[in-house]
Amino acid sequence: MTNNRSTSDKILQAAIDLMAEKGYDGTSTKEIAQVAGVNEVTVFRHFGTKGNLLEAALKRNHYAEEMTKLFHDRLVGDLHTDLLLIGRTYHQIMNQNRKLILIAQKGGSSLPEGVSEEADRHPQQLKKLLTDYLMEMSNEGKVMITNPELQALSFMWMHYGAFNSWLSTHVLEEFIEESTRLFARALTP
Amino acid sequence: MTNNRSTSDKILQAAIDLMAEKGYDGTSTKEIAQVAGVNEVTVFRHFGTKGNLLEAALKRNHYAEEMTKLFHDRLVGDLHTDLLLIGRTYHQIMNQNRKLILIAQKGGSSLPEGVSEEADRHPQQLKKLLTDYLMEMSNEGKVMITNPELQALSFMWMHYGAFNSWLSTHVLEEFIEESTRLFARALTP
DNA sequence: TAAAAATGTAAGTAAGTACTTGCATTCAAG
DNA sequence: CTTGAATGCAAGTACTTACTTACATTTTTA
Repeated sequence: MTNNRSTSDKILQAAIDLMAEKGYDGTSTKEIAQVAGVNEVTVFRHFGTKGNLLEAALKRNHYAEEMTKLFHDRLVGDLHTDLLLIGRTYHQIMNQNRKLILIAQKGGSSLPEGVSEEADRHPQQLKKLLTDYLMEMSNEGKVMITNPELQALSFMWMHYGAFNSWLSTHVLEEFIEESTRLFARALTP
Repeated sequence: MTNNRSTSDKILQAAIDLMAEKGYDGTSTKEIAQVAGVNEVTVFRHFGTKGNLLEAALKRNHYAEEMTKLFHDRLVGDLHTDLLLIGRTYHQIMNQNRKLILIAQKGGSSLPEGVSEEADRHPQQLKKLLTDYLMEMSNEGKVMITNPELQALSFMWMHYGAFNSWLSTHVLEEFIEESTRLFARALTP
C-alpha cells in the first residue's frame, strides 16, 4: 500500500487508544480516522483491513526480553532484593503494554488470532523464570518451597491484580514494597 | 410487555452466555434469539431493548450478602482457618457470577451504567471486611500489621488473578491452600 | 520544475444492526 | 368453546459498518 511513517503512526496510536477504551468491536474505522486526523480512506490505504490495523499495532509493541535478561544478569541471590526488582520490572513492562493488554482482555467478535496469544506469552515466560528461580534458591537453602509453581503464580496473580487497578505510581510503589515484604517473610526458611 | 417466565429465562441465559463469550457489542439480538430458540421479535416484546436485557440479567444474579454474613458469624479468630474459609467463599461467589463479571470486564460502547458498578460493589465490600478483620486480629496480637489495607488488597488481588485463570476445581483448591499457608505464615507475628 | 507518491473528497456498495409493525397462529384459562 | 395472551412470521425502517472506486489535490522527491 503506502508508507508514510508518521501517518501510519498517528493511525495506529488512535486505534490503540480507542480500542483500549471501547474494545475492538466498539471502535469504528471512521472514528479511528477522525482521531488520527486523516481521512477514513487513508486508513484502508495504509492497512487494508481493520484486523490488519490491530496486528500492525501488536508488532510495533515489542514485548520485552527485558525480563529474561533481568533473571540472568541482575538477580543477587537475596530473596527480598530480588523479588523487589522483579516486581518493579513487572509493572514497568506491563504499563508499557497496558493498552494492548486491555484490548486483548476485552476481546471482540473478529479479533485477529495473534492478539490473545501475544498477550499470554509474557506471563507464561515469567512464570517459568520465577519457578526456576525459586527452585534454585531452594537448593541453596535460601527459600522454603512447597509448590514452587503455585508460589510463583500467587506472586504473579497478586501483581496482576494490582496492575488492573490503575494505581497511582505512589500507591503502586507502596504496594510493591508491602507485597515483597509479605512474600519474602512467607518464603524465608 | 409480557410475562412467561420460562421464555424470559431462556432469553436471559442465552444473552448472558453469548455476551460473556463475545462481549456486549459483539452479540446481536438475532443471535440471542436463535440460541434461546425463540423469534427475535419475542426478545423485544419481553425486554424492549438490548440494554434492558442485560440489566434484567444483572438483577437476576443476586450478588451475595453471603460474605458479610461469613465475617460476622463464621470466623473463629484463627488466622489460617479464617483465611482458608474466606478464600474458598470468595471463589464460590465469584464463580457463581463469572459470566456477568466477564461481561463487565469486556465492556461495550452502549453498556448500561449499572453493570460496571454492580461488578465493583462486591470487591469493595470484601476489602473493607478484610481490612477490619486484620485490624481486629492485630489488636488481639494475633496478626502482624504494617499496612492492613494493602495487605487485604494483596490477598484479594491474588485470588482475583486465580479466578481469572479458569483453574480446574482441583488446582483451585490446591492454590487456595497454598496461598493461605503463605499469607498466614507472612502475617503471623 | 516535472514526475511520482500520498492524501483528500465524494459517492457508493453490500451487509449487519437494533428495533417496529401488522397479521396469522398457537395455547392456556374461564 | 371462546376469549385473550403469548408467540411466530414476513416485511420493513433507519442507521451504522467495513470497505471500494474514481478523480481531484497536495506533498515529496528527483
